[in-house]
Amino acid sequence: MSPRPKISEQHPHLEEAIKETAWRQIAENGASAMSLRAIARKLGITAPAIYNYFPRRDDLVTALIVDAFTSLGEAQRESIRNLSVDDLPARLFTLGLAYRDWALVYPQHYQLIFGTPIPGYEAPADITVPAAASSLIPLTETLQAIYAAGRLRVDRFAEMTPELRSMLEAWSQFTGGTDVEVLYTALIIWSRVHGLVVLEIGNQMPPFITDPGEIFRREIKTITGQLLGE
Amino acid sequence: MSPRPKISEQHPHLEEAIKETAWRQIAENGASAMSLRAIARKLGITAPAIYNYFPRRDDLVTALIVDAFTSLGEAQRESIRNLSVDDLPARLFTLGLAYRDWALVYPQHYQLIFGTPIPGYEAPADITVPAAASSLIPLTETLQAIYAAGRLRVDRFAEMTPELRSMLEAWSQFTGGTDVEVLYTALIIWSRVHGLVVLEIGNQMPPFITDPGEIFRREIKTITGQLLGE
DNA sequence: AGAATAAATAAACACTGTATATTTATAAAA
DNA sequence: TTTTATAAATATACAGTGTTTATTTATTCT
Repeated sequence: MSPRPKISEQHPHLEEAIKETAWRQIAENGASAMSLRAIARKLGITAPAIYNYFPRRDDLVTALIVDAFTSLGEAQRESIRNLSVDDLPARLFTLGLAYRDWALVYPQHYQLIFGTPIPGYEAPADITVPAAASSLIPLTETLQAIYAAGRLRVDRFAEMTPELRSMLEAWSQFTGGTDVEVLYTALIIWSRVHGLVVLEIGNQMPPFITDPGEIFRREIKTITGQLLGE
Repeated sequence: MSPRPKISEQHPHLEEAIKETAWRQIAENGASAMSLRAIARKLGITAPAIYNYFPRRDDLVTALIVDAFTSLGEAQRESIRNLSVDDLPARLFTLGLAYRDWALVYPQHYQLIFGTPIPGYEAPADITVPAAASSLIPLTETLQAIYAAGRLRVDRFAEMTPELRSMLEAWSQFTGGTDVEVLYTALIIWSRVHGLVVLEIGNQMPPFITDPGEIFRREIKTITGQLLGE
């Protein structure tokens, strides 16, 4: 094969094709089995060719992570698209359900985002954190609406220390208007939901929990009940 | 070097030495950097020699995981050793603090247990699940004492579906007497605490959260408040 | 037309886990 | 005490990994 094939013989959108093949590999054999050489084999090119598009393997992984966050964010937005904007409890509950559903449909994506399945890979926070934040925008917006309606029972939380408040205020200023109570609540809801999902995806639930969905649904009902009153 | 060294030239407790060296490597370079060949180099032996003690790399990893769970369980028990057996809220709160403290002291252990840092490794549930369960015994026992004292506010949870109840009852029967409410509460507390710890260890907290301990302490205060009444 | 660029290949390096065959110190049996 | 069996190590090899370097050549720019 000649060192540089004619355009007609090239892959049309090689960068996209590389990512697609990577996802296919990850879906089939797990995130840790992703390998540049295997991707290259599948595409009929050599491994170093990938370096033209992703200077290091980690750059490919980061691109995949950003794509995954985008997918998660779209799933979140889509889940509440047909719900009344006024039925805030339903929107909150649905977002919770949709979060787990997405994780169950794409467990490898979830592991790639939140686990550390790629040896030696360390996510560049300046890229992944904004991606993560934007995937949680539907949750934040819903909570902001609940808060604006005076229906967020922040009194159900323990008291806030001044240190915590000042951290949240800096964050609030950065987001441009989202209230500190909303930011804290979003973070807590996310971490609670994340905790259950991580245990389920990671097969770490007690073996008697044959349907982890039961645990999950009760927990998000408890959360909405706690935060919205009864 | 002769194929089999004299006893005097052998490592005295090679199996232990292998695990120790593995931990050192994991602590220094992360769990994914653990390698049989590197361990062997450090110990002055060849890689296949390790196979006499751990038939596969995964068996070594599993042994490390069991050790880590043991360490976590000991830290949990130790944290409440000097606390009054009657001050149940303090015991519950302290267990939560100690859980995070352990994870921060041994982040690599935590990743090894709950992440998927070793390429291709899949934990054998029949070994790791009991180990995990035993590390949570102090939490379960404390909750059982709270429940026995009639102070566990299970009414703060959403209603339990019959399906959930029957799953928990099977589990309860297996543990031999731990109440279904206690098992559920232990699982939920664990998952909530786990969710926050995983985000902190994994560097996935929003960048404005400069002290995740503030979030953590408020959350476990909220949890104890929710479950013990005010 | 000629030079510069960019996209690929080929070959090599230093790793990895693991399988196989071989060696030999030690332990057990005759 | 001699022989045999076992067990613990080595040596070697295989297929795989990410990455670097030098090289080639189709395409594009001047």
